[in-house]
Amino acid sequence: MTRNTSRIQAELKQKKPFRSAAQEASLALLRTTDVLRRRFSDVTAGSDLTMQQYNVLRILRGAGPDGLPTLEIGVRMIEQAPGVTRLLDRLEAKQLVLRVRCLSDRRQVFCHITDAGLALLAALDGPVNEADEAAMSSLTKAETKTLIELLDKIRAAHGE
Amino acid sequence: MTRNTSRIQAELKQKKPFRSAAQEASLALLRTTDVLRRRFSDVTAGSDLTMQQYNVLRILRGAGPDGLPTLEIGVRMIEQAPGVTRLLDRLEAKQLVLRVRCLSDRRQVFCHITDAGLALLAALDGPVNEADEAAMSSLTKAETKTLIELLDKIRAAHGE
DNA sequence: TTTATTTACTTGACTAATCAACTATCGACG
DNA sequence: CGTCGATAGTTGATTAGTCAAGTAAATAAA
Repeated sequence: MTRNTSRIQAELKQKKPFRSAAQEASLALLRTTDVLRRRFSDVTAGSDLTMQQYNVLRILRGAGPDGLPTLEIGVRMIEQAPGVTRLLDRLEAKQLVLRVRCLSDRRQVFCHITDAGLALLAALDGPVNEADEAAMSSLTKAETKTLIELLDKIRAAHGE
Repeated sequence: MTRNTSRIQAELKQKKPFRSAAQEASLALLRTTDVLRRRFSDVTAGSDLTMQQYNVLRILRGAGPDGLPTLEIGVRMIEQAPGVTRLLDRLEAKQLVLRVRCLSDRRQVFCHITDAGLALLAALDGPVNEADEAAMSSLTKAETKTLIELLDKIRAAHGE
């Protein structure tokens, strides 16, 4: 009834079976995401952006003209990055974002996306959408929904 | 019938709903793996190893006393890393691996895990196992199986 | 038997991530 | 008001990852 050799086992050329389904699932998760990460990176790299830089620009576009304080960007990122400041340094150097110190609370620095940043994002919207669709193209709509639910359940158990 | 606000949307404080289920699934995958990666990293960091370094040691332990040529390690890694050489440099500096040039084909360098490496892995086996189990603790056995199948399906569509 | 071609790494230059320590500002309390 | 603690962000030092070019050995071709 149970499979004797798993797909990921073959991929990684492992001789021994997994100790547990949990282990296999963990590895499958890391491995699958790595594959997709490379696909997504290829798309953003076409515009000389890392995935993280692209993510920051998306967040700032979503935030609208008011912008967001530096650390608030950090908590909204898909993949948490401790070096938000330096990420923004690079985006500012490319003139894709603008930073303004907040007057009412001079500790905060509000970050805004520039028109050049918006233009860059606009050019990437199509390809990124296609990459998202391509990533899940082998799953039915119901399967995609199931996947989302399972992943939500995992994150819920890990605090947020 | 459909949810109006998704879990991940709330996590990332997004106002707009996702364009598609595929987009939501892609983000959930990246986000969930990021959460788990940090958990796993904490475990290996306790022994001053990055996840990748730990992965290399695991591969070499699995390969047995014959060891493996450098680039073969690369293809077996969960997360592909172009800098296998440098990764091995660091592990060799820590005396956790040993490299020997192959006599029959002098281009190849065979890598072996040392006794110190094996001891380090042995100490990590328990905690790593626990982390794997903890990662999937919120899923039933059937759900874990389903997750593995869905992820396998995704990778299959992307050429392994 | 030279001469490509391919394979298996290695190296150098550069970019990015990480951690800890530091500065500046705000809010609350005595 | 002064200062204590918390918050917001930056900076420096170190480590790690990435990409392109280079070397050396094996294999195939002329």
